[in-house]
Amino acid sequence: MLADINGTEAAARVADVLLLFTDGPESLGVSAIARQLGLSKAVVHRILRTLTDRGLLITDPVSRGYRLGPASAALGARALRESTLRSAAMPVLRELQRATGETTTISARVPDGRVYLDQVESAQEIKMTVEVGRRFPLHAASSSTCILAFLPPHEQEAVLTGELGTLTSRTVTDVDALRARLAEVRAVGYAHSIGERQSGAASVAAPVFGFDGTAIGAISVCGPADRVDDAARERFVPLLCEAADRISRALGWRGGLPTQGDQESA
Amino acid sequence: MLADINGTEAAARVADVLLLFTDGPESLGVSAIARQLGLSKAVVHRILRTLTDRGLLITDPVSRGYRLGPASAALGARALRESTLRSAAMPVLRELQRATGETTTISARVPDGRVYLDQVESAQEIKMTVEVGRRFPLHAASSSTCILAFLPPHEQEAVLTGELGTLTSRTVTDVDALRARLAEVRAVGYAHSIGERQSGAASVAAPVFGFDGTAIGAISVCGPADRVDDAARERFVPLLCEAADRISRALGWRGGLPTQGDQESA
DNA sequence: GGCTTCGTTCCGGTAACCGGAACAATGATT
DNA sequence: AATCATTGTTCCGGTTACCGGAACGAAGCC
Repeated sequence: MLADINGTEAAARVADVLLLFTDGPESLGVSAIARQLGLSKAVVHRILRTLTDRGLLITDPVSRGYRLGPASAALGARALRESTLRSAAMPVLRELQRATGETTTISARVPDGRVYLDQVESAQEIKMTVEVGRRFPLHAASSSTCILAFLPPHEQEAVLTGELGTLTSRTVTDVDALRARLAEVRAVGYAHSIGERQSGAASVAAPVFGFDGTAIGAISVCGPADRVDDAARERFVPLLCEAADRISRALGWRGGLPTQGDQESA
Repeated sequence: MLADINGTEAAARVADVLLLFTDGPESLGVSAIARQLGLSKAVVHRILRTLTDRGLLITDPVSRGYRLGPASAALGARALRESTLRSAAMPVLRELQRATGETTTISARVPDGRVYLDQVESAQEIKMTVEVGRRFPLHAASSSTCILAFLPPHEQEAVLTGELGTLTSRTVTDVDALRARLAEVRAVGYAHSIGERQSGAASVAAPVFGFDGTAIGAISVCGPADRVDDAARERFVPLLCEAADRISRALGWRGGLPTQGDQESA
């Protein structure tokens, strides 16, 4: 009935089942998945069987549930290796880590959120690390707001009118406050946050643009809140913005305006 | 007709399309995929659209095809982080690399082959590196034969009676020769090869067993053939076998026989 | 030991999907 | 430059493969 709107429903279900494993716990059971996706247990069961057969999932004997399998790892290893965003960012992030002394991260926009693609960990004994590969919403934390601020208007609205869940006590859940904040991020070109996603953590982030000028991700410098204070952030911002700019340009971004006159028409 | 034998065909198609990206080139088009999987272009097109919508694939403007997307990277990052095989192997591989001076690798068995999950690169200037995340057949190279040799009989037969493609001029494609070789691998507990998968490369590998005693992967020490010669291999083998053994035990393997009396019944 | 919840299987009705064909657009070939 | 081949995409009707409610045995919880 609401069929071919974008591909096929059957395929969408399969994708959704798989992607559930990037959000939640390591191990999921048939019933839990069926509940979350609003599907019958029978359907979910069949899909899980197929994915297990192909090695994308494995059955976990101890938790009696399903987990990501070797084929998923293979797929992702390949995707990570070929990710132009990650490859362009990593050398820059290493420099940025050395210059700031704090952990640096690269996030990519995905449908309904963003994920950390990788990080360069601080060498200090007390440091912050992030969960690579887990999906986070776009309305909280610096990397997220950075991406959100530079999204095309309709995508931005979709997020703003959606549910603004609370991650910590400092998460901004008021739509108007969030709008004001996004305007500010757009004005200054970077975002900062303290303990919005994770208590005790602070970070500054700047957006990374694809060749067509859309925000495809963000890089951040992050660490314990008592070390990453106002003074530290002030020091980080120029380094951060320059780094983000270099990555964007490495991805073909020309600076600000939508690409045109790109083709060799002369 | 040949329906629910193992899950659903629709889901299988989706998985197959995705997995095609772990074997072949970075970018694939609708027609190429349809040809390889024996599907109509329309079907493939719909699946690709859905997967793109979910971020698992992205359309590549330059190659005018589809590539793995950020959601795949996220999925894989998570899978890699949670891979008990990889986590158990990496510290041991680092030691093994230091002890041997050559690149060490960890492979996992997947349906229809194996993939490199990760590697610890040699510090030497001339070194060998492998393609992490790409699927390779089970009948050639040391890591592959290692896994194959310790597979349950019926799975082994499935591979032996399947197509034994040629990767290099030194690939063993004769079934009887291969059988003899597998017997030898089982006898000594490790495998070695010279230039079977990649010309100029040599390696020794040992199997890793899961908690139930089945071969779930293999580790290897590999390098340029002129450096990894008979003498070097002789030096590597004991280190290699001990390392593999430690990894297997970390995964719950008790040694040789199928687990029984595992439960705390006393 | 009763109760719930789990994963799994069965089966028929149906609607969602498949595939052939047609389309426009791109790039190769002569 | 014109043709040809191949690509990605869309359309639409027939039918097949799938969906889902229900029932099953098993496992854990109280």
